Amino acid sequence: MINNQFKKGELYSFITGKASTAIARRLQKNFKETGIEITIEQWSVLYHLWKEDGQSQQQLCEATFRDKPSITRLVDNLEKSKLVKRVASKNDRRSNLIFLTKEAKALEQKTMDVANRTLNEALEGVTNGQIEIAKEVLQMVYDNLK
Amino acid sequence: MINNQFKKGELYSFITGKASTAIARRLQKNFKETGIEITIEQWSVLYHLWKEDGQSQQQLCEATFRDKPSITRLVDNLEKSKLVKRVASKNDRRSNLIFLTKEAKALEQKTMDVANRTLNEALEGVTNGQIEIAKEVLQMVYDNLK
DNA sequence: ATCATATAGTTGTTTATGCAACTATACAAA
DNA sequence: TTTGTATAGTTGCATAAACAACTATATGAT
Repeated sequence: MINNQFKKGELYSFITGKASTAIARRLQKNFKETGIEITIEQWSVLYHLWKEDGQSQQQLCEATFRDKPSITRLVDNLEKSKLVKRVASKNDRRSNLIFLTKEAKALEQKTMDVANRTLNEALEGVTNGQIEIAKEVLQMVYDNLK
Repeated sequence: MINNQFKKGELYSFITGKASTAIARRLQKNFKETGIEITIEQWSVLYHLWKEDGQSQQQLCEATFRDKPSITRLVDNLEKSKLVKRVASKNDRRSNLIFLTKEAKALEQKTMDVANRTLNEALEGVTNGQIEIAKEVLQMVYDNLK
């Protein structure tokens, strides 16, 4: 019986992810107020493309922890918004490489500023030591289940 | 500049809630394998009704951290599945009180067992001290943003 | 009693997720 | 080469979330 003193009332918030839901809503609100017209899901894809442009959809699946249909449709919508382009891979004709447009590149700094600000709002009053431990726990949970 | 040593690479997981996504997926999978035919969102509503039956939709909004349209449709689907009934309130005719059916009452213990098992899978190798701190941090984040 | 406002719930629209089924291409073994 | 299998991506369907606009009822001020 692992962690058997973990009480039910506490269980609920862990499972339902109220904290990350709250962060996501606030980030979306802050994007909107800053005039940034993307969803946080689209932002999470752009985030990985800013780190490395020209990734395949499969790579984006792994990076964003989403399945293939989700990425297909996020890329569809990002393409409609002129933020990315699909380019067929020359090595492997099954594969699309996704490239940022100029418009998307211009968004990077602005959105990262908003994201950092949002995180500061979220973590106000939390010590760095606490954050480190919370981060470790979330990583362990992810590793246990992924 | 609060928490200014909080690095970008770490930011991403916090915002995207990969850990709670992983827990939610695993719980859904465990429900399915146990023959429990509800979504985790429906379960989160039932969870609060098991604690107190006959709550209004508005109360369920606050309890589950969802907006009114989300609860309207979750209750719609729970009603279709014969798990709850809407009953018009006698005191306030604007308000619906939501009551569990026998079928839903029979689900409580089985789903709570699966949820506890899922949480044990998620938290394997995490100490109770770490869990306590993570829980505090998530609560503070929620309180900062809600 | 009347009127303004607040509250409870519903509906429509867009975006996203999860799952299964599908197409097309690559690759490896015979 | 052929054949079987794995991989990359798409499509269809059901469920859910976010937001705005809406209806109906309640409440408080005059």
